[in-house]
Amino acid sequence: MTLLLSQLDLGTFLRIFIKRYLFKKFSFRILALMEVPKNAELTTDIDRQLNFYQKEDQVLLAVDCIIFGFDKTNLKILLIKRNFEPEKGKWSLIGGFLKKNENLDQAATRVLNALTGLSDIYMEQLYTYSKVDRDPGQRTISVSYFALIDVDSYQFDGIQIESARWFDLNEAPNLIFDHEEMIQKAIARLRRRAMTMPIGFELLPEKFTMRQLQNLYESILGKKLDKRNFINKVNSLDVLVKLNEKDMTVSRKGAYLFVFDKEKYEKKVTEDGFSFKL
Amino acid sequence: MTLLLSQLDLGTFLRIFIKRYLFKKFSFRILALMEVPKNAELTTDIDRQLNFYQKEDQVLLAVDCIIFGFDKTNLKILLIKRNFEPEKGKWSLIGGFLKKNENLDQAATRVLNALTGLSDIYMEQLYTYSKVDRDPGQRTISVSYFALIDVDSYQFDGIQIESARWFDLNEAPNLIFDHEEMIQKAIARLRRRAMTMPIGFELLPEKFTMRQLQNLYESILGKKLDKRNFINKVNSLDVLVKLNEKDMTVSRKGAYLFVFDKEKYEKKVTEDGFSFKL
DNA sequence: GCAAATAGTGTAAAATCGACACATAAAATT
DNA sequence: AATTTTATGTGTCGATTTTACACTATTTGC
Repeated sequence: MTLLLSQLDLGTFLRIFIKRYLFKKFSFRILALMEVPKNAELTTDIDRQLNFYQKEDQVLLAVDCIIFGFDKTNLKILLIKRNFEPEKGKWSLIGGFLKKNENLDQAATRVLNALTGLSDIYMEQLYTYSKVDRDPGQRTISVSYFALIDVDSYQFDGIQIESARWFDLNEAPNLIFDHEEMIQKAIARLRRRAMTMPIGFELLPEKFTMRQLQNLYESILGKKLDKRNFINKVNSLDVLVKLNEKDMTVSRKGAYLFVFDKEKYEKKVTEDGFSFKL
Repeated sequence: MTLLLSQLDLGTFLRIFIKRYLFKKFSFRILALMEVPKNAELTTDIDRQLNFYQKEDQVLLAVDCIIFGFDKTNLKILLIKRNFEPEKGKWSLIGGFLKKNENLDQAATRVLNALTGLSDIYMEQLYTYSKVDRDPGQRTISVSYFALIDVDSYQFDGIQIESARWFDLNEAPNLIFDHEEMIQKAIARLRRRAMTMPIGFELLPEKFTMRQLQNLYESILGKKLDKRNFINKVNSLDVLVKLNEKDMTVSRKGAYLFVFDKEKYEKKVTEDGFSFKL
């Protein structure tokens, strides 16, 4: 136990000690404070150099993840029942707060991993929501991310959270805050991306049938597609490999399985300026 | 001068006193500190009730505006020379900090207005930048916005800032922080938007010639377009009105002026599901 | 009145899109 | 063993959209 004595003003104090507080095993308890006029001279020049923006407001920064999944038939979204205030017990997107020593992508990855156990997931930043009263708890700005996972690749053991559930897009419950708005924007982005980038494969198992791929696109776009036109188009892109293997679970005849050839795709992009368009 | 005595740990202390520090006339000087193990119990319940997310880190939130302009020939970007630390004297985007009582759109509008005097400007949120060390001054997260204005509609009186300047896109100076990355992303967004939304007109004066419109699109896309194909396409959209008035400043023959019929456009969108595509 | 400079105009070939129907393979049933 | 069932797999043609391309018209300055 150490006793420190200081004449620094609060701003300076924070800047100097906050890192120790965050990264070391010890924190500090304040034993004595002196209130002084705020416009009093800063005591040190070091102060100026350490902190330029001292008079600005700070806010909490959250990340919220819109997690899309595909169960070989329908596009789904993963929601949780909040087990903390405010709005405890209501359905919500999976979220968390940005920490000092990470960037937003890392925060989103961490939050998703903490709640699903999954890593190496496709994620993309979407939009930042900042309505003054969006969170009744405290002024919070939230950055939304969307994530794509194959529902079947991860079995819910209920280990991570007992209150998480997949919902069909149109039967999702009412959500807290502005989370429904976030989902709408995420769907729009997903639609655009699916047409111009090979991200659909993130939602499918490694091996998939043409029918599954078409179902996926129909779910994403919310409309039926013509089977032959779809297959012709996909084939013309020339980034799938047809396996000598059939999925016999759905039809008597069986359907050939395909895999997405990511290396071939990337080679085409860099060498031929190829761009994925469906 | 008041003397306070407290047993709060640092986290609690911050939450309770930071508002006074920020909003009132007084600040505090710390006279004595005690270092204690970090996992020590919180002292008050009041604490919990005051703030749901009390253990979370707060950050500064900035907005940075990528302001595009068009001088009837070239696409330009507005930059300022910073007159404050850090990086004083270097070129930078126009930016500022989010305040407690406004949302991000309002902050962006305020910042742009403060520095150019312009209001009613097309703005759109782009992306949020959060690298831990992006701003050496302090942990700052920045939300970028892009704005579109007609260079000629606003004469720089040098009133607002003497150090602001329009730069051609490819002759912009080195910028601070991650501002160049922001600009690259903004250009990409502008290209996409220009092809699918009638935002190009924000960059032109109310009356413009076909050639100016084509020059604008060529600047945005960074490539030459075929004159006849361009005009045919624009005409097929049927949202411009040809005036009985010519711009005689460029050619001997003179070129007819056009205006964008916003009402017609919006009517087509809502009534016929029309979508602008160039 | 002639030179200069930019405006303005149409067509044909190529590529892409969208609609559309039937034979096939294998399992399940009889 | 024959039949029924069910989803798979495959190609063409017309419509639409995109691209390439060249000459005349108008007015001012000389």
